[in-house]
Amino acid sequence: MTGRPTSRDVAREAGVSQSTVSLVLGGKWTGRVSPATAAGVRAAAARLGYRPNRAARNLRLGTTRTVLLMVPSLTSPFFGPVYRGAARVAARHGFGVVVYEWPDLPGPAGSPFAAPHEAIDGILASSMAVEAVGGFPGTPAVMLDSDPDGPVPSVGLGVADGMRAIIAHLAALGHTRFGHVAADVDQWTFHSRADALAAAVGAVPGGALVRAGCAIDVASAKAAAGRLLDGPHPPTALVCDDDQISAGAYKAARARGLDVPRDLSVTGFDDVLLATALEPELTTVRLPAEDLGAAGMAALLELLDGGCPAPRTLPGELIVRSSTAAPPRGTR
Amino acid sequence: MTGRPTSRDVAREAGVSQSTVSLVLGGKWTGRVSPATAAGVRAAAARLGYRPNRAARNLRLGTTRTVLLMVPSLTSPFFGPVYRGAARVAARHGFGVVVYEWPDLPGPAGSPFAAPHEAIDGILASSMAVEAVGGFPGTPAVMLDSDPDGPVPSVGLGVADGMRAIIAHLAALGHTRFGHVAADVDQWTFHSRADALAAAVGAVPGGALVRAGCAIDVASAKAAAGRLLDGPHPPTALVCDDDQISAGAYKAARARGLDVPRDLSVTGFDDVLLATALEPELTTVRLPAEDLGAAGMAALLELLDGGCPAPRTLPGELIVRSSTAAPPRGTR
DNA sequence: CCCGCTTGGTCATACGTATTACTAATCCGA
DNA sequence: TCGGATTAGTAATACGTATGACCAAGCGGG
Repeated sequence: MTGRPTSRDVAREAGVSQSTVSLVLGGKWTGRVSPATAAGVRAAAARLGYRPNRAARNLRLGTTRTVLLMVPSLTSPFFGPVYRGAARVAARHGFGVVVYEWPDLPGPAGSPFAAPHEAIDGILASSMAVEAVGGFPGTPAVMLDSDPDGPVPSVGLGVADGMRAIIAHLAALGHTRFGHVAADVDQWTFHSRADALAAAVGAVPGGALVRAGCAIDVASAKAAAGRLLDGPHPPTALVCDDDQISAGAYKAARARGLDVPRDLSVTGFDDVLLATALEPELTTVRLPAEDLGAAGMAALLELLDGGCPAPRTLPGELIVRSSTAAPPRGTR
Repeated sequence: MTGRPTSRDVAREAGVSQSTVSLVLGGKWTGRVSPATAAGVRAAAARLGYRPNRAARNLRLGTTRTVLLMVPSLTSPFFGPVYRGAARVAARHGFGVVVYEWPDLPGPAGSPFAAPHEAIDGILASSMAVEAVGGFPGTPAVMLDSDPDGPVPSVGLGVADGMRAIIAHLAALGHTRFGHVAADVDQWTFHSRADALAAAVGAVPGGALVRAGCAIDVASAKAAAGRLLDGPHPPTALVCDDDQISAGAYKAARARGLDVPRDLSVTGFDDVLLATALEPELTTVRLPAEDLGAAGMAALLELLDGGCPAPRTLPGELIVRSSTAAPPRGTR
């Protein structure tokens, strides 16, 4: 017995049959096994340090009680909490979570989704295109923060409302000239932000909007914000698609001798750690990342259970900190 | 055939036996199956959208080709890259990675390690105590950034050298009064930093060291740094255990009207995203997180292969940016 | 012409578990 | 006392794969 002990080893140790071991350890022994025998089995299992073979159990049951969480990048501070929320709910139902980072980790076969390494029961895809789940035909899936009108059930985030709240806040302070430092990422959530932003600015009397795109990193954001500030009609408020982009906007402002928020207001999105680490602390929209993961997992588990989860949207919340103020005099 | 197709379905479709399908798709058919038959099998598999059942394969082979990555918290920006490096190397060898966040996600049985959800072949434990792998007796494990003298093979980070480099840099600038804003976390890496720091300061002529502990979050770090700055002999340089802690130190300084780096030098550790998002950009020690994950995975794979991986230590690198300068006049 | 060898493929089995069908023993009411 | 019901447990089997043992042709050399 060099390898790990099996249920048969436990059976021999306890002087019963393998079936009995399985019944006892499976918890379905009520009325089939005497308490004394059950105790004996448990003791034997403990003595041998037995733990059931997952592969065998999965094969037998035809279910892995594992779901795949697909995220664009684990490095982003947004997805840690998403994972945590999802994993917590999953654990409560005896499910495990496997993370799949995409597109940074293409599968071995070239197609990124050719081979998720684990056998999975369902998919939770965060901030991804619907095609992302196309690699798993027939596997139940729930999308997070994606197009709610897509063919796959989803849990949404109130990003449009968040954008509207930002503009309302800035407009109330007196701003009319807005700059959108936009993430050049082809995800629904960013398209949605852009659309809501444009519409909201359109509703502001005398509102004007300029836009510059960038990657989601500080240097790229700094350059994009700089382009807006150096333009012919520089905005008095920079609306950023992401907290990290806001950090770039801060840098662009400082490089031009502009004080935030006295000379320039800046807003973020997400409310990740960075928002309060920056100086001044960032006015941003808090997205409930952990709740998103939890709600998505709950929906997926309901789906796996044969149910039909109701569409949900989790609202964002405008957090006003110190990076926004009235525009400087003489700019309106 | 309501469920997913099996190798037997493919066999029927191709007019061969199940064994043949397995041989062909397993890639070991050279000299056993004619090219024509192999092509037919492949075509049939493609037509049916066949993908082998992982659970069955795992059971049969007795190996899952999956390793468990244990990290304290996925929310920390340090562990995303660690995961990525590990996953990349693993994928190249046909292995998958499952993440287990600890201690935030205790297992169902109360004991955090009672039940990792997947069957695993090995463990990569990052910045954790050796006890962390005790829950998996007999499972090959490699520790990352942990005590190299422990009973488990490990890949180290040159954190002690990093601390020495920081002190050397600050001492060269003229600092003698150092404050250590220390992470109150019982991990080897932080003990190691503290020891190296104390020794290095002891070697500075006239060197003095005060210390304040905090949790790894901005608010707690701000408070701790404040305690040092308000003490009887305020340091001229704050050495922080972590970039995030440095952000707190910045805030404490600003709250007291101190300019970084004119009135106070601040250093970080890790060189995560935050380091360049802050103003001024942070002098810190870059830890090669992605390389760490990659090297750890390589060592683990070697271990799984029956080899005996040589101990390695990846050096940190001092990155001098704008948060350090000579101490203000009159302070020495 | 027969035997050994190669080629191309199939049969049977085992991995470890969960569960259904079955049996042996005990019990209780009439 | 007897027979149905209950209790306590076992035997057998299937999940889907990979692989070692086996086997049927074909073929060429002696």
